[in-house]
Amino acid sequence: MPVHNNDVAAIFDEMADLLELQQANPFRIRAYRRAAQTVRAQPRQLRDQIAAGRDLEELPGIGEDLAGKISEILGTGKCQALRKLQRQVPAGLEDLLHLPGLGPARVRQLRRELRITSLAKLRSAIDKGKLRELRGFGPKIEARLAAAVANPVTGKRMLRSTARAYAEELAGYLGKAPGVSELAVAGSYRRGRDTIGDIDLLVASSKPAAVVKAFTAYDEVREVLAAGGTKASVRLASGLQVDLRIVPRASFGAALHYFTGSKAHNIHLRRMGQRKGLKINEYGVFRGDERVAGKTEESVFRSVGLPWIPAELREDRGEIEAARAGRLPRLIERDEIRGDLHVHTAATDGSASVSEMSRAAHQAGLEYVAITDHSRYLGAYRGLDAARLAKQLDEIDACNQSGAGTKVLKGIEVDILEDGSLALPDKTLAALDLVVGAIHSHFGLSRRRQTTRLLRAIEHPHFTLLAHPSARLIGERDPLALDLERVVKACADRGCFLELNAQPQRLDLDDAACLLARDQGVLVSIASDAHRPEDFGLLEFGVTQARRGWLEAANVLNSLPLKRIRPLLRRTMT
DNA sequence: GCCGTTTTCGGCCCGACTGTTTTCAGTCG
Repeated sequence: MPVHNNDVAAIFDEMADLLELQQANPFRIRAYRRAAQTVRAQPRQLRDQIAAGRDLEELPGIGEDLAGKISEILGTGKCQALRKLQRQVPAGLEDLLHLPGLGPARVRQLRRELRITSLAKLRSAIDKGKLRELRGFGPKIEARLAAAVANPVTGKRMLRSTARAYAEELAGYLGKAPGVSELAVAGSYRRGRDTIGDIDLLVASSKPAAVVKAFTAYDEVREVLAAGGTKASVRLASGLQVDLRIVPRASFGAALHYFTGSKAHNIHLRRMGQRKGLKINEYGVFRGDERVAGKTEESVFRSVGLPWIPAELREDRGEIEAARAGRLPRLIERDEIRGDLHVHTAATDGSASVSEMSRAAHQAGLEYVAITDHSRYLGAYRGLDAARLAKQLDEIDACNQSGAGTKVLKGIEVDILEDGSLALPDKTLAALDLVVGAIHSHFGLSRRRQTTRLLRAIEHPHFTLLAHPSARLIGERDPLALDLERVVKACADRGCFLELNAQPQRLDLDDAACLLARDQGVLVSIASDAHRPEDFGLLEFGVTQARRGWLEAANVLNSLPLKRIRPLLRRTMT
């Protein structure tokens, strides 16, 4: 069983937890957390990077010691240092650390004074009323822990698209609160992450207390978690947590930067500031007592000698170094998308006709659109066989001749069967402008077999483009076990393309995979996978994901005009 | 444990809120 980056990161996170319980040097603990973050954010598997001659010590936050531990973990799947820590700390203590309101200090106190080393023992101590005897523990903490123990963690993440509706409504409401001059949704939402843990709202107002009052009085608030003079947290009826922060107008840029994060990016920037004798916090950039920047985000970046960095890049994945070197990408924007290469109609599981989708694409500002209904293999979708496909091609010809709407290309979303063959005959596929291949079955194959399956599909002479490559459904289905690097390499060798499916639950390729495609020179098709006319609006989510993957227009297949894309799609290679 | 335009030691991001206590430690982001 190969060791993945996530496994390495999980080990470092656990070591950080255990070190915390041991009251180890806080900076050492932070080093493990930071390393976990770095490893998790790697676009390529570390074992492949090592095989390619990469020195792990080049990674931020990885030095001699941690590089050694990574090698050990990749080689053996285990880490001696972790085992040693596990022997020193009772199993179960870690679970306590993850309860709300319990940090290392209180967990240590529970163990020392009540010999509590597990959730079960904590529950029993609460039942016996022992907790309130402890110094520092009162009825509120007791109640909170009782609730958490009875009702284990609900820390479910929400799709960004879902969170958007809540965020926009709340922002509209708060915009009318007293003294509000500026308002923004910050946090991972602004960075465009595909899932959101909570929403961070930032407001500039001259009357902060009134804004907090309006916020906690919002209709959908189920529970007020905290409310002070300049910040508050609530849980909405939907379960979504929203954190609000209010700052003076002159601090809005600094606060927006601060609350957009990511944490790793912020720390990196603050350290740069420190070296220049500057203190950067949410109120501004300070030299001694003098505020030298902070009204806008640009001014904050400028104070450390950097250009403004787009929020989607702020993950400390090299964006600060790129900015310093003047090599930030000019990220793809929605209005640079010229077409859409993955669209369905009512012939299979869509809701509209070819001409209706063509008109909707026109409305969405697209120059061309490819109709790519399902192939016959999927009974559930009433997939097309050769005869029904031929009929659809006539419909497309008629639509194009009518001159209304957007130019329509002839395509298919053909199933890649278990053995890597395609679900329609070569002769049928040869008549099309493009062949989009996709996996809709046998998700559980081993990494080796799944990779072989895809490599074989890509070898097919008519194969153009691989749709939603990992087949993940966020929160429902894990990504395929897959050697994505080999798949990307095969696409590069064969002149094929990869899709970034913009459906909010897919967003597949993910950001790290976009980087991989870019580095191998494989163009990415940002596709709506529209099933209804209004679905072209989803392209925006795909563009955001692509921006997180550092993609420029030059890396995006469907930023090309029709004239230039046509010859790229038509594959005559054998 | 990492790191260096204060470079091999001595730093390491920083502020708000809570609960409890009575001046602040702990937690959180």
